[in-house]
Amino acid sequence: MNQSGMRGKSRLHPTDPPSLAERIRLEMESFTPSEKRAAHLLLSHYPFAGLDTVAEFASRAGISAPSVLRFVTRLGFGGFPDFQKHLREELEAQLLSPLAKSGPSDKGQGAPALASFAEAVIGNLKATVENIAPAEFEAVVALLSDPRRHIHFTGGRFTGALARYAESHFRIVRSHVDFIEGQPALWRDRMIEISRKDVIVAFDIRRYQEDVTALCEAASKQGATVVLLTDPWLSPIARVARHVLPAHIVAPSNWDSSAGLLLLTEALVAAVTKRLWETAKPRMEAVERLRGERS
Amino acid sequence: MNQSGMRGKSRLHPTDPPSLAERIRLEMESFTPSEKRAAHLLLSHYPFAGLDTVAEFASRAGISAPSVLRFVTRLGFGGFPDFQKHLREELEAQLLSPLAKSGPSDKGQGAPALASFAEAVIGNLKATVENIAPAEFEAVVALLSDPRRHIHFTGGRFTGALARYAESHFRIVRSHVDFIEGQPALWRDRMIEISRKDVIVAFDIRRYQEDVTALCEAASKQGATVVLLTDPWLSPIARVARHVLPAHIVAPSNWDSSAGLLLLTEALVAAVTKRLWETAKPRMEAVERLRGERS
DNA sequence: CAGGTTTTGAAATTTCTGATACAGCTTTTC
DNA sequence: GAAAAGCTGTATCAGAAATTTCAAAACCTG
Repeated sequence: MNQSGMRGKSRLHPTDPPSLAERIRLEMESFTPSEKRAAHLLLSHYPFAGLDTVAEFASRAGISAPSVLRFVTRLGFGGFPDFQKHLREELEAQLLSPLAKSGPSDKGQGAPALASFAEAVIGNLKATVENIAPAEFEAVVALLSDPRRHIHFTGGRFTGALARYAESHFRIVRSHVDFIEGQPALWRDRMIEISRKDVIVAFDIRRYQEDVTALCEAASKQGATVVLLTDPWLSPIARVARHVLPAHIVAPSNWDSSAGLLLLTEALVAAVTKRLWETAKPRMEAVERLRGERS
Repeated sequence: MNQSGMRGKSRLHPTDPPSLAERIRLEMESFTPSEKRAAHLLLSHYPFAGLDTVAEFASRAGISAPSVLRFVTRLGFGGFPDFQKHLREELEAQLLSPLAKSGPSDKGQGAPALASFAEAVIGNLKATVENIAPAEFEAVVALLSDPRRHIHFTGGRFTGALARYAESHFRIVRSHVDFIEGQPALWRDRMIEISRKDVIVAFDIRRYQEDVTALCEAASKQGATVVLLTDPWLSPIARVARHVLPAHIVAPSNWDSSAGLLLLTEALVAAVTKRLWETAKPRMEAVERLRGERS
């Protein structure tokens, strides 16, 4: 009857994913008539039917509330809330399983892998563009085009490279541009120079990095304006950020894709370069000249 | 910014499918501090965090129950159950459609700069994928998946950031991975360690940088295998490269776009991670663990 | 077809959740 | 720097939800 051992939430072994639906299907035979009605309702709208109230569920299944309770008890749950919690967790685990799979199932052929990956990335880019508030983008462009402001770029473990990419471009387009390492030890003393005139452009996506957040919070406290490029779930930096540009990052990979962030970065570079063209042009030419001389 | 008219549940215009998450993101600015905490919790575990009880939600967000209630009221819901019902319906609708992406929100207007730039970038990605020989891609994946080889990433002024991006991922997936600065002074002495077992992955596009070329030529002379990610006009490094992956880079900007290179990089990371999964997984988990301990 | 067993639902009960009033605190404004 | 406005948490309450009780109904079984 009751296998009292599986109470609570703590069943997240990756080796233990027999969906509840599957179990119900197997045990279907042994159910009483009204239990079968409950089971069928649940399976036909799995798992959402189970997320309603007992009364609602009972009514939709055409049975009484106690029958529903007996049904979930029979499945081994301590009660209806316990049952719902299980459904939610199962749904969540299934919906956003970043790793947990990728077994040696299908051997990847090169071209399809690349093509499908590209397709996903392109989807991300489209979604990213559609979800950016034009005013927000424009505001950031204006901010970064203000020659009186100092611009600092920073980022996390992976996104730091994007910050560097941005910095290496903006450094040529305009002055007062630099890159700040994420580690607190490396910026603690530079923080005294950060003031109301400064702009921090932070890159931070999933597995948000605490040191980057700390940097932005410190800078914000000093009155600096924070611009954040992040994922749709928003880094905690968003709390102190004046402008937020979210990019979609989910790709068929064990890693997130930063292509959307790069797109935004390059679009910002292009827009700011255009806006500051009068001053940017001679700077770019100067850089070009210096390159030539060096070699 | 009053949305006084949208009380209650009846906002289901078919032309109006902006996920609640989207709306929260837009209104984030106008939230009070504790509302922001609620918003962040919800977005970071969207939408599951909202399916719990008020008390649970409040506790997880670090705020009080009434603040949570005020939050959902502010979003225009009649109460917490109403709010949950909306989340469930949204989730169900989203889950039932295979991939509810590319929302036909509003196209055309918006930031024309951003949109047209994105269009160009997307075009680049498609062209890039089409012009990559599958065998070439596969060969590179195989090369980078060979645990006996040492992998060195390098790049130029701008593309160096991409090389770093690649390095920071591969470093986790496998061992014997590093980054080499482009300046000759910085690699001259390291060159003695480069041998037949080594792989150099170089990023180099237009305005090809001589020091990177020099590095690759030196490495090649020592017997190392050179992989090149470049533009369609091929960096001079191509002469010594064993494998070449060209990406389209032209964008409506004064600068070239590196999105194609990033796409290839991420696709390589994904493919190699998959191929080395047995050894990569424990490495990724170890990194994850270390991150957790640090904080 | 009676006796016993199982299944079921109405109603009573209990538990817990969502909602509200109010007071303390913080921030803003003049 | 004081007053006002806004935010937030504690305490409390009302009500709904889950659960239990219990007797009627259905179903076997011999």
